[in-house]
Amino acid sequence: MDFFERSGLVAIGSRTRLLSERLLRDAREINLLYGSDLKPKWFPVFYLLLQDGVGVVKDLAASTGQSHPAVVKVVGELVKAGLVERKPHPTDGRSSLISLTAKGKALGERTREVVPPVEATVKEIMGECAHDLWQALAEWEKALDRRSLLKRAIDIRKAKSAEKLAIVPYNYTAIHRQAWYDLNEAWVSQYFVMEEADHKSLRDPEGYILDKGGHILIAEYEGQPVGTCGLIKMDDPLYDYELAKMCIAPKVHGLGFGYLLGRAALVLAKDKGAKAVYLETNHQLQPAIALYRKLGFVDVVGNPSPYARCDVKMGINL
Amino acid sequence: MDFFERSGLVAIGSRTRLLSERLLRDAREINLLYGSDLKPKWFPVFYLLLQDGVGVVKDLAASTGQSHPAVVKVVGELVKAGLVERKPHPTDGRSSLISLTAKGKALGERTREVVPPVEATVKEIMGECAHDLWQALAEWEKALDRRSLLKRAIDIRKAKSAEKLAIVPYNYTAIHRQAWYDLNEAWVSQYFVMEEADHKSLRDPEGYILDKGGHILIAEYEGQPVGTCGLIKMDDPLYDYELAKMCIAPKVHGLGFGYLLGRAALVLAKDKGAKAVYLETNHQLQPAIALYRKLGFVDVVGNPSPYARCDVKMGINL
DNA sequence: TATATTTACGTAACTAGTTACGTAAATATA
DNA sequence: TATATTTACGTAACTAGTTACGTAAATATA
Repeated sequence: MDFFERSGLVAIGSRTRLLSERLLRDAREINLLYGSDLKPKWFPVFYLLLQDGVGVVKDLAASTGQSHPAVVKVVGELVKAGLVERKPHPTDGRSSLISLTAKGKALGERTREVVPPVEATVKEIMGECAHDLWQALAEWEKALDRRSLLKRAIDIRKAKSAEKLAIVPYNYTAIHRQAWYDLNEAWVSQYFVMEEADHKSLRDPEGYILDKGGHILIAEYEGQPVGTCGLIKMDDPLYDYELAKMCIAPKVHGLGFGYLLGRAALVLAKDKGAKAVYLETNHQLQPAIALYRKLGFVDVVGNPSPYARCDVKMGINL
Repeated sequence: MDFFERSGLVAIGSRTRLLSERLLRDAREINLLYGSDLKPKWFPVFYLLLQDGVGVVKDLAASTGQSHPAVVKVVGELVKAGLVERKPHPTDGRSSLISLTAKGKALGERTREVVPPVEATVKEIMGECAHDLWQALAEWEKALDRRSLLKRAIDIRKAKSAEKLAIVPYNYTAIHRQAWYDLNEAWVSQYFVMEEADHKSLRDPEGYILDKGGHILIAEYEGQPVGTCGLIKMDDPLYDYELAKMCIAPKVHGLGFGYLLGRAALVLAKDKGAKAVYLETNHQLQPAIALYRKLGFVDVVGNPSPYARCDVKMGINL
């Protein structure tokens, strides 16, 4: 069993599983030792019924932390063993009231006698250990309740990736010009048909955005352009810039770059003295709309758009 | 998930299992997040092969702590996925040499990249916990290696039962006379046919043992006689007493009472000035012979026995 | 109040492990 | 050296859980 020492913490799931196999295997033998043929997997449901008298599947599942089909199976086995019975629920036709039979209660009394010596056995082992497994398990459960392992892994991946992200102003090189066209063309084509206005602005970012007092930011990941965001100067009493052509390459989706890029654009707009920023999008692009909301944009009534696809208008006061 | 708080330590196996389910479920998602379709259950075997280059089923099972069929299954799946190949073992026709294919090594490189961020995720959680789950798991493994949960439970049960055991001298009451007959008669009948000598001594313990300078001990459990042991005075230059009629009721077998009763008899013999004790038994009674050895008896060449069934003779110097 | 949505739970199919058992090769022993 | 025992590993059957999905009852909503 040298694997765990060699692999380190990444194998904590496997190590936990392995110990549980070992414990549950012996648990069965210990029950038999005390003349109880209660299976360890029955214990949680059985014990709750013994204490509370009656229960329904949903509550038993919630209390034991198991899925409801797991409880359904256990209850079925307990019924078959004559230890438990189902009665109609008085007010809810979907549920049954589950309770111990006389035979179940008798086994319950014997089970109560088994508990103290088994507890003593566990305590003996805990006495030989400097680290408290029971407390550690409880703490991990709470930590995972707060934020799951997956959610934490995603956030750590985002943070690590963000370290390799640089958001830089458009630098008038062929690389940035090409990136501006390619990234936006790929994005628009994925959801819509390229319109004439798209082609024009994508081929000439200088003429359409920068020379008219606008700005462009390029997101670079490990030196490669992976995202674009334009701020088009608006001639409007309410808004200074329109946020446009914001896109992130699919291969770096899910790393939070869209938020970082959008935030950088708003910071830039504020630096340039802007009081409010406007944008237009389409109701079908829910992830994009969610991102805009996260950035602080709210729905507004806007001008008629030159793009047929724009039916959602949003604004933000800086 | 209030069950564990309510049940206490007896449910440590279930609690460990539940956490492992939770961890392994997310582990799969995290691998996919990093573009690795390695299943968590593949990880131990895969990682060992990545590190060591080559392995055989037996060693992989020993290193991971799993059963060999579990490893056989994983290797089969890895072969099917094109990540691993089997080659004939050069010296042992029963084994195959298992190693990564080119595809497996490529995935191995990606796996090496996944390890640090996953480790960082686990460390983040550990940072929120006062008790170290990883160390606790390692300590439990070692504690169970020293003595399994079952072995410990058995010993604790023995110790608890011994508290309710009293070993007392034969008190000439009808209860002890009846117990002497019933317990020995049941024991002899289980293995042999009652001989004439049995009937005589069992009906008259006073005449056959006590009045001739011998002694009888009765083991009482919760006030009920459950075991007997006789010390018959011998007229022999080598031995002072013969240990005989030692039996324990089947319902209290496995509690270590035989050892306690035998030890008490030897202490009594020594108190009475004995230098050596002799006994006769049958080679088929292996558990009894093991007990006598544990008490310190060794095989000796003895006298021809009046009992046909006695073909093993043992002695002990006090 | 009719209709849509949610909830409770049962079943099927799957997953990741186990124990039990068989077979052939390797090793120990008479 | 022939025979018995042990070892390595493959397969079958089982265990304790899961997710996915369907149905009927309960609840919310137009």
